[in-house]
Amino acid sequence: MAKAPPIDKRRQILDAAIRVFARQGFHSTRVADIADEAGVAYGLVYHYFKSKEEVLNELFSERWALLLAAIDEADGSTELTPREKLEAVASFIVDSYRHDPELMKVIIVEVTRAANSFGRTHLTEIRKAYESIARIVADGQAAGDFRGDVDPTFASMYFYGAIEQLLSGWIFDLVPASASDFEQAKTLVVETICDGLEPR
Amino acid sequence: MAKAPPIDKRRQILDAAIRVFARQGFHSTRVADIADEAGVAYGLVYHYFKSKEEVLNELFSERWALLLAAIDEADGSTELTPREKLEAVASFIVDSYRHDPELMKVIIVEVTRAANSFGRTHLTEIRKAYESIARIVADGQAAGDFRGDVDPTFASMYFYGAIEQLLSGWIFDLVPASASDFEQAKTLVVETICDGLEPR
DNA sequence: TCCACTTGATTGACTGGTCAGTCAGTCGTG
DNA sequence: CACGACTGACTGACCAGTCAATCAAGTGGA
Repeated sequence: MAKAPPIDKRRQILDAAIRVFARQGFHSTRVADIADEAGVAYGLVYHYFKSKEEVLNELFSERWALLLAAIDEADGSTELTPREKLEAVASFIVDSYRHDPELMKVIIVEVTRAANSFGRTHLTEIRKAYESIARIVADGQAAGDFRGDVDPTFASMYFYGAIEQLLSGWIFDLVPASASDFEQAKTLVVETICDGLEPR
Repeated sequence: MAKAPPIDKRRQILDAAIRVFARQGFHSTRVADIADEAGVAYGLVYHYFKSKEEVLNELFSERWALLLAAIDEADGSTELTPREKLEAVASFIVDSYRHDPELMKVIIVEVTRAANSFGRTHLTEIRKAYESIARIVADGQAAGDFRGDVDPTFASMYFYGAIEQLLSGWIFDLVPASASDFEQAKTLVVETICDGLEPR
């Protein structure tokens, strides 16, 4: 049996898929495009994946698991204030984009915001994120750090939606996206959510 | 020449398209599905529309124009406070969903949040909405009603994103959607945005 | 009144192109 | 010689869009 092959073709295919999906969108990329981009034969894609869709699913699940872990870690911390927990979540998401904008673009555009097609498949995983964020808010309310008259589920949709929209703005060049914009966004999102738009 | 035909088949096709797109998503509806749902021959769709895509474009543009008008009307008012202007916009969007959830679902899922495919085509129109909202915020800042250290563009993405996410929650049954939820959401969104999550 | 003709609405069978997925086979290595 | 990695030509299904034909309603000439 081979030891690890010198280059992991499976990984190579996944990475190529990120680039191609980001460039053309899932629906208008042919499996041949992925294979070409990966420098690999058409058939090999089907050696490693059951279908084109499975490639996307894999990309999503890999990354979303990290997000869920990050949220739960923040939530579980005993040292962070609720506000700091939200900051940690916002930071993680923004850093994810910063680190691999193409992957985040694919995840947001093709899965998270495509709840009609692939989102359907992943609704449970997506919902988990909302629920964990809601838990952070609920804890904050119980501790008196957050006002109690806002439904935590509502707040969590609201929080996640705002961040995702911000990423969308970067993705589609609606809004400038420099290193400092990223850093600013992290604090600004949480600040706006906690303090509101009106002066205190 | 005929006066108005007793039933407007073009409208009938558009309405059928709303239902079918909402049910199956744009990509997996066949033109035949639209024709069947409308009770009309396949070819007639092409008599009234250049392509399947044009049907969707028409649906989007019709409704988005109303949204833009509503935002601009709120913005132009001299009697409303900035906060009330945002309330008017939030109300309009929520009421749109309330009035025709299927259409709003199509618009959000297939256009607004699909900036990779059809969103591209409508990016200019979409951007206009963000800009008008940003203007409301900027005015509010100039008048001292809103804090000045939040970029209006940022605030507008944030505001619109939060609302859209809320609609998405309704659309995909992530969150209960009763009449009272709608009414509550209108004020809650604006309240949260202006006052923040933390107690004042 | 009747018919010939025009014009747009309407029909649905058909075609041409596109791909996802298959598979029979080659290659490299233990 | 076994077995997984790898190749890429091929096929079967699917479907957007076309088009030739039919229908229905007006128009005007005799």
